[in-house]
Amino acid sequence: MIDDTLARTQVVEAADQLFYARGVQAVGMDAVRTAAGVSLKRIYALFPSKDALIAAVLERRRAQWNAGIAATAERADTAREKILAVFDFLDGWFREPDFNGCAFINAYGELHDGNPDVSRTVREQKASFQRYVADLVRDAGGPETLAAQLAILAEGAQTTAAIAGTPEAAAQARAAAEVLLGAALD
Amino acid sequence: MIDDTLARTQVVEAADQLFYARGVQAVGMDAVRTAAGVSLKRIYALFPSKDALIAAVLERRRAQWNAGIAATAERADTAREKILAVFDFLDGWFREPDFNGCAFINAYGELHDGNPDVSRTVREQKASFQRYVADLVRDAGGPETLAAQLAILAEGAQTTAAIAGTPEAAAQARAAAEVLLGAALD
DNA sequence: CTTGTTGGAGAACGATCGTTCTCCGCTGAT
DNA sequence: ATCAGCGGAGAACGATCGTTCTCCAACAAG
Repeated sequence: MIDDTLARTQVVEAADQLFYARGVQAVGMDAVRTAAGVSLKRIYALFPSKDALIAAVLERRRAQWNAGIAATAERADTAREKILAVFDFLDGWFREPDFNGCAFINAYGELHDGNPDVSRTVREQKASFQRYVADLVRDAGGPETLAAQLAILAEGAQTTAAIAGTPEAAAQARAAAEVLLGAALD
Repeated sequence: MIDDTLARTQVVEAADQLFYARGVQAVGMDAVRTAAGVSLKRIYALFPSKDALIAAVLERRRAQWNAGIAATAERADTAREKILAVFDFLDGWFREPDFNGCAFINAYGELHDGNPDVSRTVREQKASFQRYVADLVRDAGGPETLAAQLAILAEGAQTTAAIAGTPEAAAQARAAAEVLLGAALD
Protein backbone atom coordinates (compact mmCIF):
# COMPACT_ATOMS: atom_id res chain seq x y z
CA MET A 1 0.00 0.00 0.00
CA ILE A 2 1.11 3.53 -0.59
CA ASP A 3 2.17 5.83 2.18
CA ASP A 4 -0.54 7.48 4.30
CA THR A 5 0.79 10.95 3.58
CA LEU A 6 0.88 10.31 -0.16
CA ALA A 7 -2.64 8.86 -0.15
CA ARG A 8 -3.89 11.91 1.77
CA THR A 9 -2.30 14.21 -0.76
CA GLN A 10 -3.80 12.33 -3.69
CA VAL A 11 -7.27 12.36 -2.17
CA VAL A 12 -7.16 16.06 -1.28
CA GLU A 13 -5.82 17.03 -4.70
CA ALA A 14 -8.43 15.01 -6.54
CA ALA A 15 -11.23 16.32 -4.32
CA ASP A 16 -10.00 19.88 -4.76
CA GLN A 17 -10.07 19.63 -8.53
CA LEU A 18 -13.53 18.06 -8.58
CA PHE A 19 -15.07 20.34 -5.96
CA TYR A 20 -13.65 23.42 -7.66
CA ALA A 21 -14.83 22.42 -11.12
CA ARG A 22 -18.30 21.08 -10.31
CA GLY A 23 -19.21 22.40 -6.88
CA VAL A 24 -18.91 20.46 -3.63
CA GLN A 25 -22.40 18.99 -3.42
CA ALA A 26 -22.35 17.84 -7.03
CA VAL A 27 -19.35 15.58 -6.40
CA GLY A 28 -19.92 12.22 -4.74
CA MET A 29 -17.33 10.36 -2.74
CA ASP A 30 -17.29 7.73 -5.49
CA ALA A 31 -16.03 10.33 -7.96
CA VAL A 32 -13.30 11.31 -5.51
CA ARG A 33 -12.27 7.69 -5.14
CA THR A 34 -12.09 7.18 -8.88
CA ALA A 35 -10.09 10.35 -9.46
CA ALA A 36 -7.74 9.76 -6.54
CA GLY A 37 -7.25 6.06 -7.15
CA VAL A 38 -7.72 5.41 -3.44
CA SER A 39 -10.36 3.02 -2.14
CA LEU A 40 -13.38 4.35 -0.25
CA LYS A 41 -12.33 2.38 2.80
CA ARG A 42 -8.97 4.08 2.77
CA ILE A 43 -10.48 7.53 2.22
CA TYR A 44 -12.71 7.06 5.25
CA ALA A 45 -9.71 5.88 7.26
CA LEU A 46 -7.92 9.13 6.37
CA PHE A 47 -10.92 11.47 6.68
CA PRO A 48 -13.77 10.66 9.05
CA SER A 49 -16.38 12.29 6.79
CA LYS A 50 -16.87 14.31 3.64
CA ASP A 51 -16.98 17.45 5.77
CA ALA A 52 -13.48 16.66 7.05
CA LEU A 53 -12.32 16.25 3.46
CA ILE A 54 -13.86 19.60 2.56
CA ALA A 55 -11.97 21.18 5.44
CA ALA A 56 -8.71 19.63 4.21
CA VAL A 57 -9.35 20.92 0.69
CA LEU A 58 -9.95 24.46 1.96
CA GLU A 59 -6.80 24.26 4.07
CA ARG A 60 -4.84 23.27 0.97
CA ARG A 61 -6.31 26.24 -0.93
CA ARG A 62 -5.35 28.53 1.92
CA ALA A 63 -1.75 27.37 1.84
CA GLN A 64 -1.61 27.74 -1.95
CA TRP A 65 -3.04 31.26 -1.83
CA ASN A 66 -0.62 32.36 0.87
CA ALA A 67 2.33 30.84 -1.00
CA GLY A 68 1.28 32.50 -4.27
CA ILE A 69 0.86 35.90 -2.67
CA ALA A 70 4.17 35.59 -0.85
CA ALA A 71 6.03 34.54 -4.00
CA THR A 72 4.63 37.48 -5.96
CA ALA A 73 5.44 39.90 -3.17
CA GLU A 74 9.02 38.70 -3.06
CA ARG A 75 9.61 40.04 -6.53
CA ALA A 76 8.52 43.54 -5.43
CA ASP A 77 10.65 45.98 -3.47
CA THR A 78 8.42 48.56 -1.84
CA ALA A 79 5.20 48.07 0.10
CA ARG A 80 3.37 49.93 -2.63
CA GLU A 81 4.70 47.54 -5.26
CA LYS A 82 3.81 44.55 -3.10
CA ILE A 83 0.23 45.79 -2.98
CA LEU A 84 0.07 46.10 -6.75
CA ALA A 85 1.72 42.70 -7.08
CA VAL A 86 -1.42 41.18 -5.57
CA PHE A 87 -3.28 42.17 -8.71
CA ASP A 88 -0.53 40.73 -10.91
CA PHE A 89 -0.91 37.49 -9.00
CA LEU A 90 -4.65 37.60 -9.68
CA ASP A 91 -3.99 38.25 -13.36
CA GLY A 92 -1.90 35.11 -13.69
CA TRP A 93 -4.48 33.08 -11.79
CA PHE A 94 -7.40 34.34 -13.92
CA ARG A 95 -5.57 33.15 -17.03
CA GLU A 96 -5.26 29.56 -15.85
CA PRO A 97 -7.57 27.44 -18.01
CA ASP A 98 -9.49 25.95 -15.08
CA PHE A 99 -9.90 29.22 -13.20
CA ASN A 100 -13.35 29.28 -11.75
CA GLY A 101 -13.50 32.04 -9.16
CA CYS A 102 -12.43 32.02 -5.55
CA ALA A 103 -12.91 28.55 -4.06
CA PHE A 104 -13.65 30.12 -0.66
CA ILE A 105 -16.41 32.31 -2.03
CA ASN A 106 -17.87 29.38 -3.95
CA ALA A 107 -17.77 27.12 -0.92
CA TYR A 108 -19.28 29.79 1.29
CA GLY A 109 -22.19 30.42 -1.06
CA GLU A 110 -22.92 26.74 -1.36
CA LEU A 111 -22.33 25.48 2.17
CA HIS A 112 -22.60 28.32 4.67
CA ASP A 113 -25.99 27.20 5.94
CA GLY A 114 -25.28 23.57 6.78
CA ASN A 115 -21.58 23.68 7.56
CA PRO A 116 -20.44 26.22 10.17
CA ASP A 117 -16.82 25.05 9.83
CA VAL A 118 -16.80 26.19 6.22
CA SER A 119 -18.21 29.60 7.15
CA ARG A 120 -15.58 30.06 9.83
CA THR A 121 -12.72 28.97 7.60
CA VAL A 122 -13.78 31.25 4.75
CA ARG A 123 -14.28 34.21 7.07
CA GLU A 124 -10.84 33.64 8.60
CA GLN A 125 -9.20 33.36 5.18
CA LYS A 126 -10.67 36.66 4.03
CA ALA A 127 -9.81 38.35 7.33
CA SER A 128 -6.25 37.09 7.00
CA PHE A 129 -5.93 38.59 3.52
CA GLN A 130 -7.28 41.89 4.81
CA ARG A 131 -4.66 41.90 7.58
CA TYR A 132 -1.97 41.25 4.97
CA VAL A 133 -3.12 44.22 2.89
CA ALA A 134 -3.49 46.38 5.98
CA ASP A 135 0.11 45.67 6.99
CA LEU A 136 1.36 46.66 3.54
CA VAL A 137 -0.73 49.84 3.57
CA ARG A 138 0.72 50.75 6.95
CA ASP A 139 4.24 50.14 5.65
CA ALA A 140 3.50 52.33 2.65
CA GLY A 141 2.30 55.12 4.93
CA GLY A 142 -1.30 54.98 3.74
CA PRO A 143 -4.39 55.63 5.86
CA GLU A 144 -6.27 52.83 7.65
CA THR A 145 -9.26 53.18 5.34
CA LEU A 146 -7.27 52.30 2.23
CA ALA A 147 -6.70 48.65 3.10
CA ALA A 148 -10.37 47.68 3.06
CA GLN A 149 -10.85 49.46 -0.26
CA LEU A 150 -7.99 47.54 -1.87
CA ALA A 151 -9.27 44.25 -0.48
CA ILE A 152 -12.70 44.96 -1.94
CA LEU A 153 -11.10 45.57 -5.33
CA ALA A 154 -9.30 42.23 -5.17
CA GLU A 155 -12.49 40.47 -4.12
CA GLY A 156 -14.54 42.06 -6.87
CA ALA A 157 -11.94 41.23 -9.49
CA GLN A 158 -12.19 37.54 -8.60
CA THR A 159 -15.95 37.25 -9.00
CA THR A 160 -15.99 39.52 -12.04
CA ALA A 161 -13.34 37.47 -13.80
CA ALA A 162 -15.02 34.21 -12.88
CA ILE A 163 -18.44 35.17 -14.18
CA ALA A 164 -17.25 37.04 -17.26
CA GLY A 165 -14.84 34.24 -18.05
CA THR A 166 -12.13 36.73 -18.97
CA PRO A 167 -9.04 37.92 -17.04
CA GLU A 168 -9.26 41.65 -17.69
CA ALA A 169 -10.75 42.42 -14.27
CA ALA A 170 -7.30 41.97 -12.75
CA ALA A 171 -5.80 44.80 -14.80
CA GLN A 172 -8.88 46.98 -14.22
CA ALA A 173 -8.71 46.46 -10.47
CA ARG A 174 -4.97 47.10 -10.54
CA ALA A 175 -5.52 50.41 -12.33
CA ALA A 176 -8.11 51.39 -9.73
CA ALA A 177 -5.70 50.43 -6.95
CA GLU A 178 -3.05 52.68 -8.49
CA VAL A 179 -5.48 55.60 -8.44
CA LEU A 180 -6.41 54.92 -4.81
CA LEU A 181 -2.75 54.58 -3.83
CA GLY A 182 -1.86 57.75 -5.72
CA ALA A 183 -4.61 59.71 -4.02
CA ALA A 184 -3.72 58.43 -0.55
CA LEU A 185 0.07 58.69 -0.76
CA ASP A 186 0.11 61.99 -2.73
CA MET B 1 -58.15 26.60 -6.59
CA ILE B 2 -56.11 29.71 -6.49
CA ASP B 3 -55.14 31.67 -9.54
CA ASP B 4 -52.27 30.38 -11.66
CA THR B 5 -50.44 33.69 -11.46
CA LEU B 6 -50.79 33.82 -7.69
CA ALA B 7 -49.62 30.23 -7.31
CA ARG B 8 -46.61 30.95 -9.51
CA THR B 9 -45.72 33.95 -7.38
CA GLN B 10 -46.03 31.98 -4.15
CA VAL B 11 -43.85 29.16 -5.46
CA VAL B 12 -41.16 31.47 -6.80
CA GLU B 13 -41.08 33.55 -3.62
CA ALA B 14 -40.84 30.51 -1.39
CA ALA B 15 -38.17 28.92 -3.59
CA ASP B 16 -36.22 32.18 -3.67
CA GLN B 17 -36.15 32.45 0.12
CA LEU B 18 -35.12 28.82 0.56
CA PHE B 19 -32.54 28.77 -2.24
CA TYR B 20 -31.00 32.02 -1.04
CA ALA B 21 -30.80 30.94 2.59
CA ARG B 22 -29.66 27.34 2.17
CA GLY B 23 -28.26 27.04 -1.35
CA VAL B 24 -30.12 25.61 -4.32
CA GLN B 25 -29.00 21.99 -4.15
CA ALA B 26 -29.68 21.76 -0.42
CA VAL B 27 -33.38 22.55 -0.94
CA GLY B 28 -35.66 19.77 -2.09
CA MET B 29 -38.87 20.30 -4.00
CA ASP B 30 -40.75 19.01 -0.95
CA ALA B 31 -39.43 21.93 1.06
CA VAL B 32 -40.58 24.33 -1.66
CA ARG B 33 -44.02 22.77 -1.64
CA THR B 34 -44.32 23.06 2.15
CA ALA B 35 -43.14 26.68 2.19
CA ALA B 36 -45.29 27.72 -0.77
CA GLY B 37 -48.40 25.82 0.25
CA VAL B 38 -48.79 24.58 -3.32
CA SER B 39 -48.96 20.89 -4.14
CA LEU B 40 -46.12 19.19 -5.99
CA LYS B 41 -48.49 18.35 -8.82
CA ARG B 42 -49.33 22.00 -9.22
CA ILE B 43 -45.71 23.09 -9.01
CA TYR B 44 -44.80 20.71 -11.82
CA ALA B 45 -47.75 22.00 -13.84
CA LEU B 46 -46.37 25.53 -13.48
CA PHE B 47 -42.67 24.68 -13.90
CA PRO B 48 -41.60 21.68 -15.97
CA SER B 49 -38.53 21.02 -13.78
CA LYS B 50 -36.51 22.33 -10.87
CA ASP B 51 -34.18 23.98 -13.38
CA ALA B 52 -37.10 25.97 -14.75
CA LEU B 53 -37.97 27.05 -11.21
CA ILE B 54 -34.36 28.12 -10.64
CA ALA B 55 -34.56 30.21 -13.82
CA ALA B 56 -37.77 31.85 -12.59
CA VAL B 57 -36.17 32.64 -9.24
CA LEU B 58 -33.17 34.27 -10.91
CA GLU B 59 -35.48 36.27 -13.17
CA ARG B 60 -37.31 37.53 -10.09
CA ARG B 61 -33.99 38.54 -8.49
CA ARG B 62 -33.05 40.37 -11.68
CA ALA B 63 -36.27 42.38 -11.65
CA GLN B 64 -35.85 43.20 -7.96
CA TRP B 65 -32.26 44.34 -8.44
CA ASN B 66 -33.15 46.54 -11.39
CA ALA B 67 -36.10 48.05 -9.54
CA GLY B 68 -33.99 48.74 -6.46
CA ILE B 69 -31.21 50.38 -8.45
CA ALA B 70 -33.71 52.45 -10.42
CA ALA B 71 -35.52 53.61 -7.27
CA THR B 72 -32.27 54.68 -5.63
CA ALA B 73 -31.11 56.46 -8.77
CA GLU B 74 -34.36 58.40 -8.93
CA ARG B 75 -33.50 60.18 -5.71
CA ALA B 76 -30.22 61.43 -7.18
CA ASP B 77 -29.86 64.35 -9.57
CA THR B 78 -26.54 64.09 -11.38
CA ALA B 79 -24.97 61.06 -13.03
CA ARG B 80 -22.19 61.20 -10.45
CA GLU B 81 -24.72 61.04 -7.64
CA LYS B 82 -26.54 58.18 -9.33
CA ILE B 83 -23.29 56.22 -9.39
CA LEU B 84 -22.73 56.78 -5.69
CA ALA B 85 -26.36 55.93 -5.03
CA VAL B 86 -25.58 52.37 -6.13
CA PHE B 87 -23.43 51.99 -3.03
CA ASP B 88 -26.17 53.45 -0.84
CA PHE B 89 -28.51 50.84 -2.28
CA LEU B 90 -25.96 48.15 -1.41
CA ASP B 91 -25.68 49.56 2.11
CA GLY B 92 -29.39 49.19 2.71
CA TRP B 93 -29.38 45.70 1.26
CA PHE B 94 -26.41 44.54 3.36
CA ARG B 95 -28.32 45.59 6.49
CA GLU B 96 -31.30 43.38 5.76
CA PRO B 97 -31.31 40.56 8.32
CA ASP B 98 -31.38 37.77 5.76
CA PHE B 99 -28.72 39.28 3.48
CA ASN B 100 -26.52 36.51 2.26
CA GLY B 101 -24.50 37.83 -0.65
CA CYS B 102 -25.41 38.16 -4.29
CA ALA B 103 -27.81 35.41 -5.30
CA PHE B 104 -26.34 35.40 -8.80
CA ILE B 105 -22.80 34.86 -7.57
CA ASN B 106 -23.98 32.14 -5.21
CA ALA B 107 -25.95 30.38 -7.93
CA TYR B 108 -23.07 30.65 -10.36
CA GLY B 109 -20.58 29.15 -7.94
CA GLU B 110 -22.89 26.27 -7.12
CA LEU B 111 -24.43 25.46 -10.49
CA HIS B 112 -22.24 26.75 -13.32
CA ASP B 113 -20.97 23.30 -14.23
CA GLY B 114 -24.24 21.43 -14.64
CA ASN B 115 -26.59 24.21 -15.66
CA PRO B 116 -25.55 26.37 -18.63
CA ASP B 117 -28.76 28.41 -18.36
CA VAL B 118 -27.70 29.62 -14.94
CA SER B 119 -24.26 30.60 -16.21
CA ARG B 120 -25.75 32.54 -19.08
CA THR B 121 -28.31 34.31 -16.90
CA VAL B 122 -25.72 35.31 -14.30
CA ARG B 123 -23.30 36.53 -16.95
CA GLU B 124 -26.03 38.57 -18.61
CA GLN B 125 -27.11 40.08 -15.27
CA LYS B 126 -23.58 41.22 -14.47
CA ALA B 127 -23.06 42.52 -18.00
CA SER B 128 -26.29 44.48 -17.74
CA PHE B 129 -25.15 46.12 -14.52
CA GLN B 130 -21.83 47.02 -16.13
CA ARG B 131 -23.69 48.66 -19.02
CA TYR B 132 -25.78 50.64 -16.52
CA VAL B 133 -22.67 51.93 -14.79
CA ALA B 134 -20.97 52.62 -18.10
CA ASP B 135 -23.91 54.76 -19.23
CA LEU B 136 -23.74 56.80 -16.02
CA VAL B 137 -19.98 57.23 -16.34
CA ARG B 138 -20.42 58.49 -19.88
CA ASP B 139 -23.12 60.93 -18.72
CA ALA B 140 -20.78 62.17 -16.01
CA GLY B 141 -18.04 62.70 -18.56
CA GLY B 142 -15.73 60.05 -17.15
CA PRO B 143 -13.37 57.83 -19.13
CA GLU B 144 -14.38 54.39 -20.41
CA THR B 145 -12.04 52.63 -18.00
CA LEU B 146 -13.82 54.00 -14.92
CA ALA B 147 -17.01 51.97 -15.34
CA ALA B 148 -15.37 48.58 -14.97
CA GLN B 149 -13.51 49.76 -11.89
CA LEU B 150 -16.71 50.94 -10.23
CA ALA B 151 -18.47 47.68 -11.08
CA ILE B 152 -15.62 45.71 -9.53
CA LEU B 153 -15.98 47.77 -6.36
CA ALA B 154 -19.70 46.98 -6.19
CA GLU B 155 -19.04 43.31 -6.80
CA GLY B 156 -16.34 43.10 -4.17
CA ALA B 157 -18.50 44.89 -1.62
CA GLN B 158 -21.18 42.23 -2.02
CA THR B 159 -18.96 39.25 -1.34
CA THR B 160 -17.02 41.04 1.37
CA ALA B 161 -20.20 42.00 3.21
CA ALA B 162 -21.63 38.51 2.83
CA ILE B 163 -18.61 36.69 4.22
CA ALA B 164 -17.77 39.19 6.94
CA GLY B 165 -21.43 39.35 7.92
CA THR B 166 -21.22 43.12 8.34
CA PRO B 167 -22.44 45.98 6.11
CA GLU B 168 -19.42 48.27 6.27
CA ALA B 169 -18.07 47.18 2.89
CA ALA B 170 -20.74 49.34 1.23
CA ALA B 171 -19.44 52.54 2.80
CA GLN B 172 -15.83 51.52 2.13
CA ALA B 173 -16.57 50.83 -1.53
CA ARG B 174 -18.47 54.11 -1.78
CA ALA B 175 -15.51 56.00 -0.39
CA ALA B 176 -13.24 54.33 -2.94
CA ALA B 177 -15.71 55.20 -5.70
CA GLU B 178 -15.62 58.84 -4.64
CA VAL B 179 -11.84 58.85 -4.93
CA LEU B 180 -11.98 57.23 -8.37
CA LEU B 181 -14.64 59.69 -9.52
CA GLY B 182 -12.72 62.61 -8.10
CA ALA B 183 -9.53 61.55 -9.86
CA ALA B 184 -11.29 60.95 -13.19
CA LEU B 185 -13.53 64.02 -13.25
CA ASP B 186 -11.01 66.41 -11.63
C1' DC C 1 2.19 -25.21 3.28
C1' DT C 2 -0.81 -23.27 6.65
C1' DT C 3 -2.63 -19.60 9.00
C1' DG C 4 -3.83 -14.77 10.20
C1' DT C 5 -3.93 -10.09 8.76
C1' DT C 6 -4.37 -6.42 5.66
C1' DG C 7 -6.34 -3.55 2.25
C1' DG C 8 -8.78 -3.17 -2.30
C1' DA C 9 -13.01 -3.51 -5.09
C1' DG C 10 -17.31 -2.58 -4.96
C1' DA C 11 -21.98 -4.31 -3.14
C1' DA C 12 -25.17 -2.91 0.31
C1' DC C 13 -27.70 0.28 3.38
C1' DG C 14 -30.75 3.84 4.70
C1' DA C 15 -31.73 8.46 3.47
C1' DT C 16 -33.01 11.81 0.25
C1' DC C 17 -33.29 13.65 -4.31
C1' DG C 18 -36.38 15.08 -8.59
C1' DT C 19 -40.31 13.49 -10.62
C1' DT C 20 -44.62 10.85 -11.35
C1' DC C 21 -48.68 8.40 -9.91
C1' DT C 22 -52.56 6.95 -7.08
C1' DC C 23 -56.23 7.82 -4.51
C1' DC C 24 -59.87 10.61 -2.70
C1' DG C 25 -62.85 14.47 -1.70
C1' DC C 26 -64.83 18.39 -3.76
C1' DT C 27 -67.57 20.88 -7.17
C1' DG C 28 -71.05 21.80 -10.70
C1' DA C 29 -74.21 20.17 -14.30
C1' DT C 30 -78.06 17.35 -15.06
C1' DA D 1 -78.96 12.17 -6.19
C1' DT D 2 -75.67 11.03 -9.61
C1' DC D 3 -71.74 11.37 -12.14
C1' DA D 4 -67.50 13.46 -14.49
C1' DG D 5 -63.61 15.92 -13.87
C1' DC D 6 -60.29 18.50 -11.32
C1' DG D 7 -56.84 19.40 -7.82
C1' DG D 8 -54.71 18.26 -3.24
C1' DA D 9 -52.05 15.19 -0.21
C1' DG D 10 -48.60 12.41 -0.15
C1' DA D 11 -47.03 7.53 -1.47
C1' DA D 12 -44.12 5.53 -4.86
C1' DC D 13 -40.21 5.24 -8.15
C1' DG D 14 -35.60 4.99 -9.74
C1' DA D 15 -31.36 7.35 -9.06
C1' DT D 16 -27.82 8.88 -6.21
C1' DC D 17 -25.96 10.42 -1.90
C1' DG D 18 -22.61 9.50 2.34
C1' DT D 19 -21.16 5.75 4.77
C1' DT D 20 -20.38 0.87 6.10
C1' DC D 21 -19.78 -3.95 5.17
C1' DT D 22 -18.60 -8.19 2.76
C1' DC D 23 -15.67 -10.80 0.33
C1' DC D 24 -11.34 -12.15 -1.44
C1' DA D 25 -6.47 -11.80 -3.16
C1' DA D 26 -1.97 -10.95 -1.41
C1' DC D 27 1.45 -11.44 1.84
C1' DA D 28 4.26 -12.31 6.48
C1' DA D 29 5.26 -15.58 10.28
C1' DG D 30 5.66 -20.17 11.84
